[in-house]
Amino acid sequence: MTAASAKSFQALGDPTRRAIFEKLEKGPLSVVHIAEGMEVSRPAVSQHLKILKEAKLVTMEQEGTRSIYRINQKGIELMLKYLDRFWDDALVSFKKVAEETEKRKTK
Amino acid sequence: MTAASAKSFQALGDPTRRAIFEKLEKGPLSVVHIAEGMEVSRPAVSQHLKILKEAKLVTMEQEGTRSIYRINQKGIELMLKYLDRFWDDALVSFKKVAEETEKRKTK
DNA sequence: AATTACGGTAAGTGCAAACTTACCATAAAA
DNA sequence: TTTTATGGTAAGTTTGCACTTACCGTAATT
Repeated sequence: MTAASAKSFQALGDPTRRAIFEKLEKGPLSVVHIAEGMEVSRPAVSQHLKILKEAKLVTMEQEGTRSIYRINQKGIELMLKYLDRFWDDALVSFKKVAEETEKRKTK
Repeated sequence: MTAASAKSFQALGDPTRRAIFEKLEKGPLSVVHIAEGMEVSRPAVSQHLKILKEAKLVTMEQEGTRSIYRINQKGIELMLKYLDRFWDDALVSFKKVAEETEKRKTK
């Protein structure tokens, strides 16, 4: 497989990294701001951010001494495309109809 | 954040589980068939299947002594919905335009 | 009834990876 | 220029988890 999305899935597989990722949903943040209120240390956050960056889930830009991180659409796109391969609209609607039929039977 | 999708991301974060998941893309398979050609033992595959099932990424149905596994759309749906929160069409098209503009400049 | 195929689980092992503390470099403030 | 804020990285520890072997139960063959 060796898909480009592998790193993204591995990255979001960790709960702490998902928490960081979700913190960036509202907008860009510096490292100290991200670490603020989290239950892990600031260096741990730095290490996670490195992994998220390599997974194309965040980008970083320097502003003086501050490192501003924001969500990167690229990684999300990779994951969406991967999942789309397994997504079958027809099957879902078929299952829904089947479930409804089952409900009517048991009533 | 305790989202329903947490287990799904954790499950697909592992490369071996992604390999199993991808094997089921073409259709339902028994455990021995899934394990066939993989570099891990059959019990390992069983353990992974349990996790994938709890993550709503596969379903199982018994056929005699055989356990037939197939892809479950539910888990995929959970992940797609989660990622959609971070997906910003406007931002992507804006970035594309910006990149194109940049290209023209450097030409 | 004996054998074979299938697969779930228990118990134990080993390693990757998520942490910590300590340290250093850089840029902004004082 | 001294101090403070910021954050990356090195080194070491610990712990979770992916794996193995061993075992057992059940259903289909023979």
